[in-house]
Amino acid sequence: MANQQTHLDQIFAALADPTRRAIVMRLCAGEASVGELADPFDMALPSFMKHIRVLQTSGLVLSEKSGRVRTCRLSPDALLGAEDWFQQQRAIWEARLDRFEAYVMKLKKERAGVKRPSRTTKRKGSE
Amino acid sequence: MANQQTHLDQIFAALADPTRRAIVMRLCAGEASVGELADPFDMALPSFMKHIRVLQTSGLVLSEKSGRVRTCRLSPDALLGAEDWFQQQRAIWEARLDRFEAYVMKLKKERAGVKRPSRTTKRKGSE
DNA sequence: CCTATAGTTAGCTACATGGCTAACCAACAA
DNA sequence: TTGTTGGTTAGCCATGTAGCTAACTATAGG
Repeated sequence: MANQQTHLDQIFAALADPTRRAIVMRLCAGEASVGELADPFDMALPSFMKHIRVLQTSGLVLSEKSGRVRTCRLSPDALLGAEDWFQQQRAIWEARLDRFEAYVMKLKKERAGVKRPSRTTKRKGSE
Repeated sequence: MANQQTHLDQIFAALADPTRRAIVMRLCAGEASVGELADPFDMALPSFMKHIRVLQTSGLVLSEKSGRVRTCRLSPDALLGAEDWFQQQRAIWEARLDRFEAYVMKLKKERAGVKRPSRTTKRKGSE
């Protein structure tokens, strides 16, 4: 058993590889066997299987074997989990932006009250 | 220089490390100097700087030096870019789910209509 | 049974990554 | 000027990762 990685660590690490992202994208369109998945890639099967393994341990992909065929499918929950992280960060970020904008507004008003109003802010087109 | 990595590769790779995610989270709350950022981590500065570097080359973080202080801030665009990827995948996934649901619905209806002598096409040998 | 197919295991190499120390440079501060 | 602070460069080491080949297992088909 390996390292004590957060689930999120594993998911992002899994998605950091273009091959694995391609696999995920492919699986978004529906489940597929290992062979089918491997086909478009110019890579030896064992190498490819490692990627599948990484995706599995990250929780992004599930698979089960019936007969000699292993069928893989996406675990939507894992994807959503990662997406959540972004949305949380964005929420924090945007809250701060709001506060910042409010602050700039306040400055603007104050400055307008003092002397001649110079070109105060160079904002990149919010509002 | 090294490898030809997609921007997305770099972003996900950057976010795969808990230290770097923490930095990003911290920067969501506002810009900070390298020293301030490094403070909560029990890590030598050079090691820490490597993380900053990774974040910078991924485009997630921008920084500029004034005097002897380097101030870092988040580049919201990069974060959004990665978030987009998830949303695209989710869109594809959900479209598929919809089609699947439609298919199930159709099956259901057909099955309900069995008493009527309709010529239902057989699908994949279930029934 | 015999062969082909679909994965799997084992083991190797090359390179990337994450951490360290030591030494260095460039502002400030006294 | 001299010392201190904030960051940077250089170089080392241990571990992890991505790829390969070769050889093996197990099912499907004839």
